[in-house]
Amino acid sequence: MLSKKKQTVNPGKFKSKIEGINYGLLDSLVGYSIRRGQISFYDDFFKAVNEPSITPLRFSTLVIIGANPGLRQVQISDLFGVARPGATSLIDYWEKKGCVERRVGDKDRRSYGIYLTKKGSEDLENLQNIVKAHEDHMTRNLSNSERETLMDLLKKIYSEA
Amino acid sequence: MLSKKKQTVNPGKFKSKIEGINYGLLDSLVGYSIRRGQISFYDDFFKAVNEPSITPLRFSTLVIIGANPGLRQVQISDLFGVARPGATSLIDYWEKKGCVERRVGDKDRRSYGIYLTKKGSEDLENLQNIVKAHEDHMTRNLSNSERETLMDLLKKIYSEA
DNA sequence: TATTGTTATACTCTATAACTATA
DNA sequence: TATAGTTATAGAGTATAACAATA
Repeated sequence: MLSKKKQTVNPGKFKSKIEGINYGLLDSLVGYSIRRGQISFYDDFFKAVNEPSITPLRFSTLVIIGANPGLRQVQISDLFGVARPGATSLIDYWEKKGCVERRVGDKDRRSYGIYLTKKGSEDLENLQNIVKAHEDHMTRNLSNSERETLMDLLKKIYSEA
Repeated sequence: MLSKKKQTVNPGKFKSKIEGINYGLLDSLVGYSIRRGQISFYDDFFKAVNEPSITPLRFSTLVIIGANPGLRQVQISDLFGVARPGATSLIDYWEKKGCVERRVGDKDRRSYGIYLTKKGSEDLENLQNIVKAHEDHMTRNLSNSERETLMDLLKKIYSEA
């Protein structure tokens, strides 16, 4: 197995361009452009959500649980590419906040079905509204058609990777 | 200061789409699309470079040093949004490999100028060729004009963040 | 006093391995 | 035996703080 690969950036400290610096090959790389965009989104996500413990991954987990009631942890692990203990920890986080509950499976008693609680539904609703506003902010210089184009072009990259 | 935010994914394990899963809001978010694209690039970078210790950040560091001879560590720290000890560690990595050298500054003896060695130039040349091939592979389903469009649209996001 | 770089330390995230319980 | 989930452990990466040298 490959060793772990972290992608941390001191939040808010990364500048996509600095005057007087020659970026060499980096400026012509799609990969580096995507990285720049990703860091911008990432930073703004935390500003918008304003709760450092809610990471994009934790947010995505809550969205997926909301959209797929009864999901099992092993599926979350597959979905986001985290090992099983990582899925345990993701669910623990939201369970401690009272947003999700583990229900013992009827058919297979090794696994749980994960469900939103009432509080979870409300929190998710609020979070989704915040994230939608953050999206609007981040794409404020794009027309609707440009936004569609961007998502289509990205799909051409990740859907065949 | 905000706490650290990691963006790790078990390399190669993340799947951008899984059958039978409802992605809910995530499918309509530009931010999640960029994340999917970024993970694809990240995974393929490691496959292409085939040396786990060479991360995209370390590669970018070598590129920037090559394009800006005499760069100081504090500038690398600013450039990539890492704290100063992070810059020390980045330079240590390449110095141990014999690819860069620290030269004591003539004007300001607090700082070093960082320069590629002969080996560093050769390794950088090789790495850049590998990364260019990786880029071609990742964008193989995009025409040249689509590639340009993608980079332009991303720039509209990160240049005003 | 402020800045550059280093070292020591602490913290987060997450993979691996070992375990329990079910199948 | 294989799988779902948990717990314990270890490692990578990087921020903060304290320090030395220089400005």
